[in-house]
Amino acid sequence: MPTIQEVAKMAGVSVATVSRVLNHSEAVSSATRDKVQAVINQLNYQPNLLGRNLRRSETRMILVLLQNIANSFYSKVVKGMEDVAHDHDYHVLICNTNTDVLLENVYLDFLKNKLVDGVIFTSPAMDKDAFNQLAKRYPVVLCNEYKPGIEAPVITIDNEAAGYEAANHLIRLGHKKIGMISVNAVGSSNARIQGYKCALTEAGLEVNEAYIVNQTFSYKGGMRGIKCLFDLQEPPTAVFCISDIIAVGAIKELKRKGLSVPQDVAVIGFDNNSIAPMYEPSITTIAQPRYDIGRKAMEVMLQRIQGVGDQHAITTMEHELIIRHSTLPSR
Amino acid sequence: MPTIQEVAKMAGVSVATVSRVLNHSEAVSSATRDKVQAVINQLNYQPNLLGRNLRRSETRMILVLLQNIANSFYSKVVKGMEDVAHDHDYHVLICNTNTDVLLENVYLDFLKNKLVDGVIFTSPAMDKDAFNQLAKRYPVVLCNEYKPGIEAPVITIDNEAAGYEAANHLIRLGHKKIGMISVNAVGSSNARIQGYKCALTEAGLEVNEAYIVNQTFSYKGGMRGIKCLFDLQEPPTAVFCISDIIAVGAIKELKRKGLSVPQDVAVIGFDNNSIAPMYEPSITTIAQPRYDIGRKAMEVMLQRIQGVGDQHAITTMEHELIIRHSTLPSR
DNA sequence: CTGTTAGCGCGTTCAC
DNA sequence: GTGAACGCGCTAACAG
Repeated sequence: MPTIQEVAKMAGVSVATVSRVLNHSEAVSSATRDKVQAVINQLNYQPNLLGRNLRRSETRMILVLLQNIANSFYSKVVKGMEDVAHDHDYHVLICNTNTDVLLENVYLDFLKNKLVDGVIFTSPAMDKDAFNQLAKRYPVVLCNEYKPGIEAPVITIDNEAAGYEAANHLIRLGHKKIGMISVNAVGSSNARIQGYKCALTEAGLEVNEAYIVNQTFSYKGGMRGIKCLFDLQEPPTAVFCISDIIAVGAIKELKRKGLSVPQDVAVIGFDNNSIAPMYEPSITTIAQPRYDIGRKAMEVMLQRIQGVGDQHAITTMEHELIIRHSTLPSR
Repeated sequence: MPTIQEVAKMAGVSVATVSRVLNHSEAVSSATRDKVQAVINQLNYQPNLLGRNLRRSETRMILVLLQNIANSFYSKVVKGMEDVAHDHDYHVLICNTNTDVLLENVYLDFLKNKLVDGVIFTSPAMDKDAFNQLAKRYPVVLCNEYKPGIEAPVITIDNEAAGYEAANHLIRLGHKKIGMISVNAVGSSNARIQGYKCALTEAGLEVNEAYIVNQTFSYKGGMRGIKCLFDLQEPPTAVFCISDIIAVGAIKELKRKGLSVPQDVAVIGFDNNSIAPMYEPSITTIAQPRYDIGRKAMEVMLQRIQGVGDQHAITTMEHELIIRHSTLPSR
């Protein structure tokens, strides 16, 4: 493991000159540059970035906190982040929080201890106040999840409009009894419920709170949601699920009950997860511009680090209704 | 951002004493410890780990390289790694390589530049020689993927036995024409094909190379695989897919052709992906002990870092056949 | 039990 | 265009 000292000695120059070559400084003659570079190649020298990072007090590393890497939704979001980061000589690190506040705090220590230059949250486990406290002192961006009162840059879609659009799609198909399977823990769920209620009201349909059931963010949550809804005296003829995974569980359970989708019950999901077109039937859903969300989040983060731009801006990205077979008109 | 100097000054002690308190050294009187701790709390001091890491020349960070975080298979593997790492005061970082050699090399620089203490590969993009070269100089472990000639610790299941078991399951169900959809790029595929051939031969069935088609590791790969197999004069009555995702594509395409699963064609997948029980029909598959694979990989890594244990050992984990509805006997 | 000293490997003035 | 000297923040060896 050669050090910069050894390179300098072997090249017959000072460490400063080696450093200049390493950092592509203009102020070095091409002759010495070649000489130094030759030694670097010969020794297969790799600069120790711990030294550099300490000296510069920056790491050019951005940490992305995911609740669970298995959530394929974030795959393309992260890709967008990476592409922007790499364009600016930054790197992306990913860590799992498992929705565990303790674990989240462990990773936040990376930020506080200067091991990373910024953190992009997807779904903070900590409460709003703690989050704001953190955002005040460190570069922090919230990606794709929004709670009112957040004082940090936020990238999100208009969840209320998206919820409205989803419900409206079902209404236009002629449905009058429309259920909803939501998740309390998801910050955007309230906005989506709001949009759903708005669409119903606007169409002259009454909002039945019993039609809105809260479940876990999972396949099984979808199954249980259907069980709840179909225990009602008048079950819905259409169901808006807050995620495609939940929609899958819902459809599975409907089939188990001998009901067919979309003929007996229409189902719409959310996110345009990769499973949505694959499932049988393929699932109507709201697509989020995942890659662009990731790009934007990283752009905002890099601005945040440089201290430019509005530090509390909410960036709203466009969503899109994608109609597939789980909501085809029944006639 | 207070430094250790300021803490020392304000507490009226030397930086060494502060360092001792920070590192829970016994050799500190409880009086001064309390005094120092009070200042630390008051200043909300967070040690700069860049300094510590440089000094100790270790980071206690392990980098896990994934081709794609969307592959939910690795979610539990990573969980296993994390649990072991945390027990030993190590941390896990995840990076995406997108099967890109260039990107992989960028992340390997983290290792060469001392930013992480070790790297666990899941599926190296580089060739075998480059991998061995790397493994010779740095702590490297290969998790869940194996190529012959690898000179590094490897954690894997017995893919040949698993392939044998999958094929044998179909044979016992009475199938005689058994197709296979494989993926060239997956290192373990050859072993699985070997097991498949072995089972057929043992059952007195002839191995028909046209029944083994190579596809991409994806849903669409499964669809295309079925198209290939059913272009044959005598299509198979059962198909062994090298992954559950491929099995999903296969089933989808079979249904499109008006064939029903498992009545007309039986399908078996691999990995016990979360989609396997969710799909319609639920998918028979080979389960790998993902969590334990992750744990073991990290244990081996930590040994590797300490220079103990066999540095070229292959650890074989147990797999399990899980029978679901995609291969139920047709009668 | 505590302080002094000396680096870890590197980047950066400031001379020359 | 190049080198000497200093310090980033921290830990470890040695005194006392």
